[in-house]
Amino acid sequence: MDVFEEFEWRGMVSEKTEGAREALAAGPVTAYIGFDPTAASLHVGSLLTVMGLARLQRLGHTPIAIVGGGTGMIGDPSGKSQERNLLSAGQVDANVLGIRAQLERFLDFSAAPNAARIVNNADWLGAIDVLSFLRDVGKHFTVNYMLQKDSVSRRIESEDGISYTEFSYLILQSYDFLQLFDRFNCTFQMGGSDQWGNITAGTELIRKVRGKKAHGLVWPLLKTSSGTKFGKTEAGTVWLDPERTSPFSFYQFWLNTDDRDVISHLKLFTWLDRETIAAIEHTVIAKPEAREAQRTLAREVTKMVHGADALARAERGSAVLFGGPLAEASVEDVLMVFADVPAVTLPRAAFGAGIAATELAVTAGVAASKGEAARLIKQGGLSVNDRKLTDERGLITLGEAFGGQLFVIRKGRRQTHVVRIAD
RNA sequence: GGGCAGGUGGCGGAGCGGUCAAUCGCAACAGACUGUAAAUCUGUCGUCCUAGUGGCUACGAAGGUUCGAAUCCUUCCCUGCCCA
Repeated sequence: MDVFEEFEWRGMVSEKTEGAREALAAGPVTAYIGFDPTAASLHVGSLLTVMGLARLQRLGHTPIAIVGGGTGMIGDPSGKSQERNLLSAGQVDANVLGIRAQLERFLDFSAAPNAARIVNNADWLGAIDVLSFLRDVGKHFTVNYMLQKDSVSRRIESEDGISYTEFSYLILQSYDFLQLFDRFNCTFQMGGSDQWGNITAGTELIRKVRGKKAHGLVWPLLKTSSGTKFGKTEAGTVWLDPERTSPFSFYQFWLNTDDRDVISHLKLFTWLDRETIAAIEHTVIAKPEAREAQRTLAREVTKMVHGADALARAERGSAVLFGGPLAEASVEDVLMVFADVPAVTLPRAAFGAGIAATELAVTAGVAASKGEAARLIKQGGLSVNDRKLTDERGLITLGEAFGGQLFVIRKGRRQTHVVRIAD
């Protein structure tokens, strides 16, 4: 199966340049995608992008990941409604390192003919001087052309406007493409659909200054069926870094996928083939409550990102915390998963003659403030060791600790935190 | 540089001297219903406590007027539009 066909059935083609399919079919190409170093970790949204490169490599092409140390200093206006705060050079450098480390888990950097490569565009953007840039690159873009780009025009129409800095982003990214073309014969660029304008500007530049044809392909931006942003939970962004988002929470995120999205997510985020996914699709229709598809999705992605061991622990934690009434689990079970689930340890002294339920909820991390905790209790949304709390001013005593050493605090149905008492 | 219009809670957007912790919509959270799903309905949605006609913080920033300011005045910062 060629790359294009693969991308197409997975739902990763929203727009493409004329002849992109043929160019990919004609033989191995070198393709690139850029990563924005706005944080030191990638998140589940960028996972799609990572998968794009990884799939490409598996099918014989050569992937290049650009970590935008140079462009990250500027800020891409695409898909952004507001001007962004600039990151300091130090922050960008640190973020580039973090992202680089993560990418190394998904791409093969030693595969014989088509080893992946990571480059930092600060290497050339940091070296070029303003006059050369304006003469050699800027000259090829009319402002008229730039104004027509969606990312630019939307911002110009908005109340916030756009700074010259972000306006220039388009040219910088085009220059990246040209550099990669010159250095590595890179003729293909991919990305989310918000990158379309930046990508076509790059192919234009290559055509103008090198007289060569380069191509691009973009996939649709991910939105959930319920219309919310993909990749967010109550706790915020779902990161790939286990320090920021635990494998348990990561697993839970995927497990909670909407029925309507789960098949498309299986196609986008896993390596499962057509037949397997088709079979899973039947289970969604026949037995949606079994959530076979969600389970498979969570399992596959967690394993890919965090490894088999972390997956096993996440599943074990899920089984203990969501498997049924607490009474059916043992203290040993909970202690065993303690390190893997959202949990805190409190000294025995902190309880005294009893600790306020609201305070315990805040300490455990289930509520952001005591006010919120009180609200939750009032609404019947908080329970300790399966006992639903009813008094927002009530106390929790050591006497009711599970097995004398644990409190399992639930908020709603999807969130469970563990508090362990330490001597 | 000049003129005009703006800057309000995660976002959008009311309010234009007291009754404003701030209408409303979206997002979010909880309850009911369920399948750790969706939809729907209901409730909540700055924060602290000794829980009250309570305290503190908050309507771009800093000052001022006033018994009292998101609302008025001054200066500053930022944005858009028009003129130069």
